[in-house]
Amino acid sequence: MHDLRIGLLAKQTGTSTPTIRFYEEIGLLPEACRQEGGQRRYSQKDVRRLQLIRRCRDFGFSVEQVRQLMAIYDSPDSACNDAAQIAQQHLEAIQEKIDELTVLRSQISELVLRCETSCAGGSGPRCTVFDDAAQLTKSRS
Amino acid sequence: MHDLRIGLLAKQTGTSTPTIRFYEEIGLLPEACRQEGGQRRYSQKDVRRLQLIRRCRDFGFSVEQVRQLMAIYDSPDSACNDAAQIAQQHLEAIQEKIDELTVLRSQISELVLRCETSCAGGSGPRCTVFDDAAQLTKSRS
DNA sequence: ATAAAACTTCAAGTAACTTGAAGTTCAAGC
DNA sequence: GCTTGAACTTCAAGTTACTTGAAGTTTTAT
Repeated sequence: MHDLRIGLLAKQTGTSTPTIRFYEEIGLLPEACRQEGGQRRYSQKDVRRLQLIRRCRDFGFSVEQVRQLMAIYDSPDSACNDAAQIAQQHLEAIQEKIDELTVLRSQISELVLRCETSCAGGSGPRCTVFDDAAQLTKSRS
Repeated sequence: MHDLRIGLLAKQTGTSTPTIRFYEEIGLLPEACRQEGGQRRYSQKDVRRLQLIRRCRDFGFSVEQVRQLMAIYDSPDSACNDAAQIAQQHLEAIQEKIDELTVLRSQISELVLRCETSCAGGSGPRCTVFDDAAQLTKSRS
């Protein structure tokens, strides 16, 4: 049952071994059971759990959010709605981030464009790109 | 000329005073000149420079990139092309991030949707959302 | 003169790990 | 049974870009 050593768990989940120990330390993973010599040994259940954690992290959930999600995961009467709500919140944060980056993209590309046309290849007397940059969006979120 | 104290510089640039000292420490801002009592005093030039730094940070440039940008800004023959190149690189990184987040968005929203339809409001016997999550995208960049 | 606001430095905290050092245990080969 | 080397162990410090806190000093206002 508990026959995987940490390196194998790492490989199967795409996680580094220090990260696994770190997750144990901060309580995302339960304390691993140890072999005589003190080495950690894992089961398939641990693989599943860590995979899930990784997936959530890939989704951009913070460790704190993952902690909440895992608490729900562990609860006997799996409260699906709570999980969905956390995910929904996160979804909104992602949308905001996308919007932000989209604005950014157009601003920076404009900057690059302006630089290319006004300074036109050579290192002219004075590049205006910085002054332009300083002007853009005072919007501070 | 050098008549602004740190708090005022902070206000005029939307930066906290610890951050200003931090920027000085890591060399983004030159060492401020001091008044008799040892307090920092700033000029309009510093306001401009810090504004520019802030703008770049808002744009998502890392401190290291800003450092490069400022070096260009400070160089006598302002090499516009170098700046444009750094900006261009950053632009590509932003696009990648947007793409990533867009995929993420659709995946998570699908998850939420599935949860809402399959578990339908009540805290059913077993929420499948976690299993679903574990299945999604093995893509690890 | 005194009180409060603004400043000073230095150290530690934050997120989410990664990297390094120095030592231990395990599996395999001879 | 012994040795080697890979994989493991713990603990500490590094990373990024700041923020927060403590404890003391200077400036400004009344």
